[in-house]
Amino acid sequence: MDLRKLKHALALAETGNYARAGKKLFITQSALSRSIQALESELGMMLFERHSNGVRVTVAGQEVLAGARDLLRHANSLERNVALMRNVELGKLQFGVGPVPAHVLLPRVMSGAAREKPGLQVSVQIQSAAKLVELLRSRLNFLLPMRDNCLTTVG
Amino acid sequence: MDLRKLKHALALAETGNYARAGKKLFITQSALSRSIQALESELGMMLFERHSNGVRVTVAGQEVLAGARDLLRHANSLERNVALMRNVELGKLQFGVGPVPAHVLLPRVMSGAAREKPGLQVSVQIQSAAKLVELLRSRLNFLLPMRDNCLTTVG
DNA sequence: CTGGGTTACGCTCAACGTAACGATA
DNA sequence: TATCGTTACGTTGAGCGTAACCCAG
Repeated sequence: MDLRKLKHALALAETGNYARAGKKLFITQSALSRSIQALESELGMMLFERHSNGVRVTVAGQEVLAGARDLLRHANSLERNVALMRNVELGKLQFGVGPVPAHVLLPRVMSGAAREKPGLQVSVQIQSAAKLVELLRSRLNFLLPMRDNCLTTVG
Repeated sequence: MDLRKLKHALALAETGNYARAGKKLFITQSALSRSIQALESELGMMLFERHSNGVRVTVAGQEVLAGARDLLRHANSLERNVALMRNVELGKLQFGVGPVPAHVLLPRVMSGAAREKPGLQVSVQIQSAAKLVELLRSRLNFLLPMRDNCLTTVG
């Protein structure tokens, strides 16, 4: 059961017509026909009644397609979250910094971040160098530059 | 973004090792490696840190994989519902019947259904033949046999 | 003849297995 | 050397387009 075939079925249900649904999906009516057949075969049930003037969703199909709509919404939401995380507009940014640079840099950095990236959760670990290298392995995105080791791993 | 690749990533996250994850997925470690690379490329972010003794999920990867887990749960739920509907153990069964056979047959039919298929929602339309044929087009699974037309469409 | 769904045929590319490779302990 | 992950190479099958086909109005 893959998402593409479910999208195909939803488009067909919306239009009630293979040719129009195919247009929306940027595939031919023929390819869509086989895709729907494959889905129905895989699920072991007919989702559409074929008539001379188009198709109609079956009773069972209505239930399945309702679930498919939910699932695709869920998938789209995940994709959007990934896109947002990629742009560091959303998500959790966790980094570490030593005591001295923290005192100098943090006020500017944090206020700037809060202004420009309101969707970003920022959390800072102020620790010794040894502790920070340890933390970097497990839950930090990067370290601000410190005296002896200058790590800049972007997460 | 297809469900197969997400399953692959989750298996890898669980085992922390390509070979073991591949075993669980019934593919080779090589195929899994390329699948993960393709997913990371598609999402535009690294999900795993590669080390000499295996892999670890990145900070971003933890967020993505949490969403993937939800999504796959949702997909499995949909598949289970389809399987149940196929066996008429769950779902809504809607059928119509004329007044006379209703009086004779319904008591036996309904009590039998309630006993053997407790997960099944049954609803009956008792109507004239003309009304029932009309309803059959829109929301009934089948009609019980009537005087002149004997329709037995299983939904 | 037109507008709808299906079937036949051939192509392409994503996914795979095998095997060679590179790196690290 | 043993155990990781990656890369090279060839094969297979799902998915597609084109075109022929079938049926109803």
